[in-house]
Amino acid sequence: MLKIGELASKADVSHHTLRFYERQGLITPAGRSDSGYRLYSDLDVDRVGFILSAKKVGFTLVEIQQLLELEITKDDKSCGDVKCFVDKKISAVNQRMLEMKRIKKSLQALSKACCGGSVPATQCTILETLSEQKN
Amino acid sequence: MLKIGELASKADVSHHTLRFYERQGLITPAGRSDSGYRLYSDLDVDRVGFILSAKKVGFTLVEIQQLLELEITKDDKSCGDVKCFVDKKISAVNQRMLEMKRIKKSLQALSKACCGGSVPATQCTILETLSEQKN
DNA sequence: CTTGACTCTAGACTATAGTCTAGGGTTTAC
DNA sequence: GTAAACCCTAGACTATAGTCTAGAGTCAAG
Repeated sequence: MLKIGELASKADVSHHTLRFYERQGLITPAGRSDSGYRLYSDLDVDRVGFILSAKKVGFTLVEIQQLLELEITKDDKSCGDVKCFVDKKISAVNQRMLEMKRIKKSLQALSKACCGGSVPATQCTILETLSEQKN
Repeated sequence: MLKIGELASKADVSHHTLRFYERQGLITPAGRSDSGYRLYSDLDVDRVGFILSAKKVGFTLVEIQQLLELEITKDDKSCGDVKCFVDKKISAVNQRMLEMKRIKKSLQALSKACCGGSVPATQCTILETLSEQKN
């Protein structure tokens, strides 16, 4: 069992952030010590890692909480709801990946145009490389 | 030339946001009418579109401003700086794409585990599907 | 020639995601 | 047995990215 400072350094966040995530319902310590210290399991390290990954790709804390809360209960009723929610998230992720590819392409074109050689750069800005790509 | 409301509806943002982006140095109207109305060119529609795309994939407004400001000036001195900055952004994008792939995989596994059939779902949460993937 | 839709500036307000401090208790190492 | 390092709660503060309002001018249609 880890104390908050140990989890913080393992997961590379501040203890402030961990307590903040707890208030937001994203993590709950597995237990408390006699003196009231939060105690976390190793699983919580993964959980925090997931939160950070999901944040980096643009999910809000509320969405991340919903993802983490997802659990397939045994009755079929909830199953449809969960699948629906997850599938929406998958298409959101697909959408974001497409935009990322476009931006990456533009950046690569910009990088190449910049120092590709001694040819005078006719495409000078990211917007110009973006509009080039349409043709 | 478009007035702010026209650009707003074309680009699907509020006129508040456009003026806010202007204060942040992200867009500048091509000109002003006699009465002081902002006038935008068609290029500004693309510019706003770029801002929104870049935001969606996790760039901050400050970073987006830097991307938009990038311009390969004719002297070679600036060229190295630009390339360096752009290449850093490319690797940031690559990093984000990797995390997105991981998350997408987990979501897909979750979706499949959920309603894949009549098999009782043993993998129930996104965290469990994530840790499954490590093996 | 006025009414309604639009625009202007300046500044207050909001949501999200932290970050920090005060004032106190606990643990560990010397 | 006492510092140093850690933890607790509660609440104030910050940065980012808008969003809205007030009070005033502009424009187009009837």
